[in-house]
Amino acid sequence: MITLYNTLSRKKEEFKPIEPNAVKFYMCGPTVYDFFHVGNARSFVMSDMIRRYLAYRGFDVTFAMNLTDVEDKIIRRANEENQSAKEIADRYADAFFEDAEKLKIRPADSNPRPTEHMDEIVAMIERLVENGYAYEVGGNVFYDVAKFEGYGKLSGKKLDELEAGSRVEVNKEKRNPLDFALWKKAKPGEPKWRSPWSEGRPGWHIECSAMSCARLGETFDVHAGGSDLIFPHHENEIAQSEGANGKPFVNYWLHFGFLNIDDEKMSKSLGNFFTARDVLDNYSAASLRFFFAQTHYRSPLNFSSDGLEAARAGLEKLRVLAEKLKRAKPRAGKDDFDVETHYARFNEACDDDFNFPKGFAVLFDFARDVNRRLAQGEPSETLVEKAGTFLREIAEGVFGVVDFSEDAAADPTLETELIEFLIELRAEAKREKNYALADRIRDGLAERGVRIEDGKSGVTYRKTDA
RNA sequence: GGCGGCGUACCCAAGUGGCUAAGGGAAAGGUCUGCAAAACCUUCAUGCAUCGGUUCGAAUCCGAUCGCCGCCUCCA
Repeated sequence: MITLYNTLSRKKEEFKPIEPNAVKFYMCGPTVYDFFHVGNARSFVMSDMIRRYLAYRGFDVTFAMNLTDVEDKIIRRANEENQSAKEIADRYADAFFEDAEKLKIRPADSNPRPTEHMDEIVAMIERLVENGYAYEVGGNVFYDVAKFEGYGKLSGKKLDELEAGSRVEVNKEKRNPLDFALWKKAKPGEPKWRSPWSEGRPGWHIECSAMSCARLGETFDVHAGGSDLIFPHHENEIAQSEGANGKPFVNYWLHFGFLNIDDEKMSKSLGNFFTARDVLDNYSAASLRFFFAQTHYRSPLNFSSDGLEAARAGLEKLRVLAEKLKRAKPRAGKDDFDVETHYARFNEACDDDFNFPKGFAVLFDFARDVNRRLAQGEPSETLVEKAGTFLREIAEGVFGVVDFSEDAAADPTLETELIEFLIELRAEAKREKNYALADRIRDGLAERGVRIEDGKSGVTYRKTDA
């Protein structure tokens, strides 16, 4: 049984998707006006791991992640750089896919964009107007929050308290300061689309309601995003979708904790951020993913080079084990290796609200178990096969921190041939007790990112990870 | 002001009523090695911010205190 913490109920619930073996999963993606930062990356990676875990547990997951390509920040950026909004959006959408691929985030089943769903967006606003949840003023359309009974149910806020606490907003068109824009009339030079009210563009919140509905249905299973989206974004999505469709919107809401720097939230507005691509220049995707997964997805996580360094070092154990298993020359036969217990412990850990830190603990216990057996001599065929499958399914398949398919030995290139040649030379030097030369070869390769290791059954090498 | 969360070893971090408080990093000793590296073995919190309380039993529940953070405004 999988349980997960549902922001809507504020407690762990048993996970029961609408269709027993299928999960419809929507993740709030980026607004494409800049490169995304490592804080964004944390959410994207964690949603990726959750999606992978659900698939590993046998669910047929349909994963949709929007790219917001119409928004004020894009327009502002376009004006700053003297480009069209479309050019900006296209450029950073491309950058998003590049970075996501580098982070080993599996491509979504769909990446809907508002510019491609204008008809659905306009239609949903029309339904909200018809149903009495929205009103038009001078070409703008606003959601009338007072009309929606459940407003505040996700964020735990009460309408009157919100009003009391809200900053004074200078917009006389709104009936209530908390009303939010569904449709914005275009100012001269702004991108615009046709609608019954004016030529303009959708407000930020409506796209997720319209597009999730288009891709996953009026009611779907999981909706995820960063904690800062709980209010107002997700609260507003509920008001829109349920106001328009008259049905429950989402059954389970998942929210990711923030990535902090010096215990403060990393954010663009605070300026204390690193872009994911900059971090990926110095650390591998695997290190970053492990760094993220070591902390529960709902907890805050402090970003630091020490932490990344520790993650990098810790991952070595798994990567080395993967190499050993790949190159093992097993003897025929069986042994008493009990991989089932490892699976059971792993599943039990992660079924509990995606407790990946605990899942990793199981993975390291597994690694110790296997390493201990490998150290005893020739491993059996069953050990190599079962352990390899486990590592491939968990470390590569669920977590994406080990690359099993990457096999340098199977694809000789000039580079690997040269490395192997140098290893031969070193072996020769060692036989002649010319250790100075042997060490020089080893050190020279190490400087270039290739580490040589003398094992019992011969010399192995591997490329050191960032 | 309203609402929510957090404080576990040198660092990161799981554990939310009951075996000896996971796991990773760092550190120390050992096996192996020409020397290393990796791997393996061993050591590393009588204690979980502080003080009270409930209980046969609490890091875990309750109360108070101290410290930190987030949302309420664009933000993953």
